[in-house]
Amino acid sequence: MTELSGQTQDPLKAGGMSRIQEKNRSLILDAALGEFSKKGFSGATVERIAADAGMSKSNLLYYFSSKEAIYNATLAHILEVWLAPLKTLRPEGEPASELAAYIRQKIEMSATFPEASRLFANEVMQGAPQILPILETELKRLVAEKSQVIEDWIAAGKMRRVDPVHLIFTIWATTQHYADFSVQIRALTGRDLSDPDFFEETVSSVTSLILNGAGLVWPPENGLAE
Amino acid sequence: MTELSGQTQDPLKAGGMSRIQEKNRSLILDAALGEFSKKGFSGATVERIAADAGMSKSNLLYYFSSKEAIYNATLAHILEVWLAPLKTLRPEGEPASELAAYIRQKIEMSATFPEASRLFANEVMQGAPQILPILETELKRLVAEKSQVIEDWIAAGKMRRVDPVHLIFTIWATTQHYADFSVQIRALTGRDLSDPDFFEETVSSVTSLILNGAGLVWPPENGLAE
DNA sequence: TTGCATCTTGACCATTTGGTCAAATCCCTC
DNA sequence: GAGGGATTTGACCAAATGGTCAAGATGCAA
Repeated sequence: MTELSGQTQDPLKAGGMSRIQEKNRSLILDAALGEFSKKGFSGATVERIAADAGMSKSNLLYYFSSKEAIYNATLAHILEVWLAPLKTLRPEGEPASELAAYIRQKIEMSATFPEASRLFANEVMQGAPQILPILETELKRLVAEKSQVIEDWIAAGKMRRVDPVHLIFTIWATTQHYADFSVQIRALTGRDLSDPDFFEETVSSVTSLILNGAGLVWPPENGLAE
Repeated sequence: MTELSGQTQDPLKAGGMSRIQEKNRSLILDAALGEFSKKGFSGATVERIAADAGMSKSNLLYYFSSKEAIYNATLAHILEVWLAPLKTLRPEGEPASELAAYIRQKIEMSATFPEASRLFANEVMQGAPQILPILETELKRLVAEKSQVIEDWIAAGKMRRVDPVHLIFTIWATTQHYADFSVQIRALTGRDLSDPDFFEETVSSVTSLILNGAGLVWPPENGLAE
């Protein structure tokens, strides 16, 4: 296992790709996400990924030079999407609506891409062998930036004094929990985020807990104030 | 992989065990926890567990009949400890202090047994192949019982109306997050729960967010009331 | 000390699995 | 439609790994 941050693992990813290449790489990445998220890196087999993608193992290895390369590509493929919601926190917005929107987005991600969440969780739990450099640079920068936004809201008296980093961790933890532990949640409640009612119930419960926890008014009063 | 709920995987676990058996089984379980939590079921190797436990692979397989048996024993060994804190929620207590104590206990567990947390998370994320029956019976019963406790507090006007199950999920998610994602947390903050200051900071942040989120007064006012 | 059960191990085996390679086959350009 | 590169695959290989087994070492009771 080596790094993934820098250039592309396998060449010709970005630039010129024949239709067939494009299609096959995409099929492989989809299959790989399923496999890796279900079995973890070690538990996944190249053979099964290839079968899921509808091709021979040899052919898969024509597109990606090794199992690790597939894994890294899958991770990279997800990562941006997975971290995107945090970027949408707007300093000009009101904390309540901004945080509520962020939480909803995160839960939507958990509902729509639970495999991505599990893959990410798996990677981090194993010590983040591939993405540690990214966590330490890009993500750290992003968290610092958004912490400052929250800090400013606090300084402006718009919300209770809470540690911004722990607030972010709490949001990550709760929202991702519904994807990562969906089996447990289904065992306990009989439902999960794929059920629209349960989805809304979850958004509502988590949002109200965290926003009220941060000293914000939620749900917003009838609205016509100010 | 078969079930684990019922009897002991390997015989002679409970009753008569020679000193040497007792010692070796314990060494094995310790080593297994380390390995399984670090690499997952598939990634762990019997050879390495044996080495960590200071014995030959053959000898390990004299004590546990298979890799799966070690895994199940490890899981069983942890499970009770891991779920114990929830049992301590006392209906007679005040919601604020009861929940605060529960949260602290859970974070203490995350600090003291992070491997257990990760092993559990791993198992559940892979679909809980071994412990699903336990989740569906024992844990479900326990959660229902404690949800009722919270429900009663709400009915008694002692706390805001929140969905008890989601409240429990939120507590699990946040507290376990600090163990399962400790690498990410270290990457972002430079610290983790093994740092006493960070530990207290975490307890304080999480408790205050969740308790205030539940409409409770936290930290408690000077105290001498009522 | 002796005899027996417990304990321990190295040698060995079958299977799984990541990866290579040379031989096809497909697809596109000229 | 011929030539050549891109694509695809089965055969094959070496390493890793879970598990077996027979033989030897060790501990313990009488």
